[in-house]
Amino acid sequence: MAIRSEASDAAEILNLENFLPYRLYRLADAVSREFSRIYKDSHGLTRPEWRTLSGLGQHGTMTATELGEQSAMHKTKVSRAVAELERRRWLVRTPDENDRRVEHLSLTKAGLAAYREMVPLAKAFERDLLARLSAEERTAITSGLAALETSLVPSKS
Amino acid sequence: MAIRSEASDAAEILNLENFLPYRLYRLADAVSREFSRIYKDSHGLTRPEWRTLSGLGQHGTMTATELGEQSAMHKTKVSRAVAELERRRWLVRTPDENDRRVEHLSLTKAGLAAYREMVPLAKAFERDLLARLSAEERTAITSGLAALETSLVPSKS
DNA sequence: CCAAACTGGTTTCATTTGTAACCATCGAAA
DNA sequence: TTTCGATGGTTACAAATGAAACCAGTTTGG
Repeated sequence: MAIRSEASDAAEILNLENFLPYRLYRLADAVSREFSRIYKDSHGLTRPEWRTLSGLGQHGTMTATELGEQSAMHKTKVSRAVAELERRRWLVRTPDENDRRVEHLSLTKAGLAAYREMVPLAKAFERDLLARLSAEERTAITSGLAALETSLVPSKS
Repeated sequence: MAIRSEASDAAEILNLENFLPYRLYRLADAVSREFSRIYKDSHGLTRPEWRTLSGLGQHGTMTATELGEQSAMHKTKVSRAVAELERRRWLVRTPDENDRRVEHLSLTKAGLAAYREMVPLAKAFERDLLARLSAEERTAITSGLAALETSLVPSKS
């Protein structure tokens, strides 16, 4: 048609609501915000702190570098999260015997207790999230995410 | 087995790499980081600024509140993004006739030009992203995301 | 008409983040 | 061995963010 405002000239328009990066981000943001209540409201943890706790709870002992790789955090985030958890006495550092730059991190009893307390809540959260979907939708999101992950998350490729 | 470290006692462990909120966030983060090159490296825009530009490019004229709803941004983000785009002379505000609290925002020629320049790049980015997947994987991610969205993004329900 | 509650939008302040520079240590090569 | 480049980790600084207070202006109910 001849009469059409500049700003809505078809082919040149990007539909933000359908744009994959935007959809992904908005969804992750919403889910993450909801989920953060589990570690933030109850213990005042930040996301990096939660991930650090979670990584150590899962693996027992890790270095800061390993933590960064496992939980996709920049080393400064790891450094700060570790410092805070240490301040809370939720983790301890033990220097490496051979390489004095490296520290092995592990949870204290208190840290482990907090971890153990949150894990069931986290699992319940995920379960409830998925429970709103049909079986097909669940496999769709799972395999769809996996496909995108292998296609672009460095460590997954 | 009897011999197992406290930290790896099966049922109590959360596997972060498979945890949906984490996977979503990491993926969104990776995609978003990649995509940001399009608006950041070329024009030094922030994400809120890009979204504002995108919203106005798509809809022609909007109020700050509408922008916030459409692009899932807190009103402070919108406010700051609008201020910056105005400073660049990429958008103008026109006061509402009836309600003097409201301003209608629209892109200037310069803003529209920038938008038009970036849209094809954005579309190409998305296309390339999806091109790495098989047809089934594409429908999987698309419908999986849609299912999750309707199940929890407020405006979508 | 007027006060109270509400809404659009901005600002302030504290916290979080990213980048880059940095310190110490390590490993390899000269 | 000494030097130089990588590596583990921390710190300093600037920019981005979120929460809450705020300032119009507007509506609602008495």
